[in-house]
Amino acid sequence: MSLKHAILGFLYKEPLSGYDLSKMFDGSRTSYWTATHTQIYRTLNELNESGMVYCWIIQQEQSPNKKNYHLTEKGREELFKWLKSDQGMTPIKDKFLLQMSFINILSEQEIDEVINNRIKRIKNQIDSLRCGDYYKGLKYAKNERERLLMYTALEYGVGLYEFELQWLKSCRAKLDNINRLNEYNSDSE
Amino acid sequence: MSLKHAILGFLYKEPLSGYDLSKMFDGSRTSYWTATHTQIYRTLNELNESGMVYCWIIQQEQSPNKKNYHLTEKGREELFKWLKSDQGMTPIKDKFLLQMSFINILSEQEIDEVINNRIKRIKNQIDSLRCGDYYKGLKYAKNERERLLMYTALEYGVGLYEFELQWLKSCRAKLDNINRLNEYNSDSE
DNA sequence: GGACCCATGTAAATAGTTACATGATTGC
DNA sequence: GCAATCATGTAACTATTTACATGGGTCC
Repeated sequence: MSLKHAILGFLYKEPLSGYDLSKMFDGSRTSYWTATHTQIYRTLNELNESGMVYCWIIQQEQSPNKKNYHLTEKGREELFKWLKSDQGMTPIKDKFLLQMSFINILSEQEIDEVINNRIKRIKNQIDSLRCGDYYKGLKYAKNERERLLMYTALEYGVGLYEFELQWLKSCRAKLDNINRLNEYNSDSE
Repeated sequence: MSLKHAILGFLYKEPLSGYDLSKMFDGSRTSYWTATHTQIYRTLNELNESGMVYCWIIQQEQSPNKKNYHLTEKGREELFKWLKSDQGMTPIKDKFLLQMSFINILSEQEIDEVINNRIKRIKNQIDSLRCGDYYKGLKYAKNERERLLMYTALEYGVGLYEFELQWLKSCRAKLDNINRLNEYNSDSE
């Protein structure tokens, strides 16, 4: 189960609470895994029971008390084992691509609308990744190699969306060509 | 739930059995969604109960009897509604990318091994997509537009893996540079 | 006064995987 | 004889989402 290892990964650098972790996995930070707080609190309990992490409670006055989770030696070993293991290919699962594979049964105008809406969304996504806090974490890198690897991981996200944008644009252009040819043919009849 | 709509999408073109559908979703055909036969048989029952599909049993002598599922008018409407709807952004979930975001804590040699193994895998993936039955379905396209859209959907898969391959190679090259610089510095001390 | 952040959790439903079960046919 | 393909299904488990629940602090 990947969520367990993802949590171990985040806890390696610093102790975190369930609440902290739930922000890591909310999708806005492109951590390449997602989870809700419900799942995180339960998984932390499971990790605790199996001796991978331990926690202590931090008393706070301004906000509710929090549980700070730390890696144990066993957890650290498990993390290293997982990092060296082969993850295989994760199959692509994407609602929009699924939609695109059946889109042919819609009309030209409807297809155009679906594609144009997606282009807008992807552009937004790229913008909000490039600006904002996306590259903020790089400051905390301890050395050149860590900085490079953090940067590379982030660039995968941007690069992927840029690839999809190009793919969408080329798809739209090709459809336009077909539509124009069809119009020309029906005009000359 | 996307699986329901994916099934409706496949049934639009032709009636299929649960067994046929399970082959569509087994990952080898890059349909951008996956499911096991267990899930498909259950979902077909649910679609049947909600009046989206109906089925009749085909008696066969050489092989077991099969249930052929057809779209109802209600199912067809639901499919069209879904095709025009906004699917939002599906968050990226990928075990290897997750691994890469924590890889820094391994040694140079270990990182190199993980990346090289992945490069081999991706190359294999691209080869098996380019050859084989990947583009076989194109023959059954009814017109130019359908052929183009089928081709475009397939090209997304190949393009995505090619992007990952370039990304991995550039990552490896940058790491090599850092390692060589470090060696040079420690030699000259 | 209302919304949002902090911080934890439970209950219930849905989605997805793995293992078990059957039984004939075809190919090596 | 053994594995693979065809074809359907159930049982049990694991993973994930959605809704419910609490309660103080801060900001507008």
